[in-house]
Amino acid sequence: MSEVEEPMRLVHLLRGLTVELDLFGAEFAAGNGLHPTDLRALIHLLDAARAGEVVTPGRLGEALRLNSAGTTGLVDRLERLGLIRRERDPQDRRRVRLLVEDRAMELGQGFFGGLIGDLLAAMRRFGPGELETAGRFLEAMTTVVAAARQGTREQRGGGATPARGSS
Amino acid sequence: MSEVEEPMRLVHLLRGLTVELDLFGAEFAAGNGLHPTDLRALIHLLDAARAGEVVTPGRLGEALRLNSAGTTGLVDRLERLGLIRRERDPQDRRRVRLLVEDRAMELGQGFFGGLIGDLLAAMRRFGPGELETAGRFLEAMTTVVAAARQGTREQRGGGATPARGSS
DNA sequence: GCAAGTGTCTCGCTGAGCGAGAGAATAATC
DNA sequence: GATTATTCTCTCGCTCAGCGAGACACTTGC
Repeated sequence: MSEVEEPMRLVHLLRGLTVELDLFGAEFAAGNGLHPTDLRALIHLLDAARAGEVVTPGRLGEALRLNSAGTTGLVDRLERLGLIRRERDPQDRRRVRLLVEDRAMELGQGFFGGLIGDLLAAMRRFGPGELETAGRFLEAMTTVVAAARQGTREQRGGGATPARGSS
Repeated sequence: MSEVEEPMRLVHLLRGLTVELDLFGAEFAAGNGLHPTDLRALIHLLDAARAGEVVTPGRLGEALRLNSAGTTGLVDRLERLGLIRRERDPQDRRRVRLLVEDRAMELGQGFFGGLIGDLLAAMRRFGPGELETAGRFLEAMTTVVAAARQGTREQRGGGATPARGSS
């Protein structure tokens, strides 16, 4: 009806989409004996591997907001599942390199690969101009969320927000 | 070449956006002494309240894919935080209605409200036609993910959706 | 009344993640 | 070359979310 409704619908669409993607990931994880955290770790590791970056337990834990103990447990699980392998860094022998096994590649590929294929197929029904618009839109939304994330983090301890708990 | 690259860029944008939204939610949760599950429950409850639907522990647990025991624990936590209230259904006294307290409304409003305002502001920089395109795009992507979710569930020797327990 | 069905909660347990700190290696200073 | 500080990773003990199994309360059908 009014110009106010369409944007609000988009907000709900955005949330709905993230919910679906979350559920998709959660079900994939559960179906493969993984926890959501394990899956996020796997994604991070695969991304890094593709970018040719070296991942250590420290970096992984930082990315996932886990403490060192939790990270060790996570790496143990992934290693036990045969998805990654530990290897001492010969340059700095305090460090441990996390190497992704083929099994993990296949797991990620066979699953997300299918989804990505479907997404690309659906995109083919949009014109180049439309895709460009969608891209700009997604970028704008991502920027807003990222900025809001920064903002609320600063609020905590300064503004009128109660910000309870936290000893 | 750009005809192949642009869609792939969109895929990564989608994932990046969901990651940002997830982190946003997780930080909000942590900042308020909630767990991710608690937050998801709260969103579900607020949605239902706005739609005028009655939520019972059973329905909530089903929506969040939680065990009845886990659901009881979840409801206990939310009640202890003063976010919801239990109330026996006078029609069917086996049932418990989950009533959202004002405090929960404020929590959701004061936080997501701000984000939504920012998102709407950013959308104002797009024309009506562009917003329509973005909406169709989001709908298409959501449909694909939802369909993929169904597909993989069936792959898993599943059969009729268990809806609960089983496995 | 009694039996079957449904909705919620209790009990005991597993395991992810936390805080604290130990251990091993490197880097910096004398 | 030894000593100290720094940087990674891992171990220990603990808390608590969520699971499986089953108890309890209530409703419906006979």
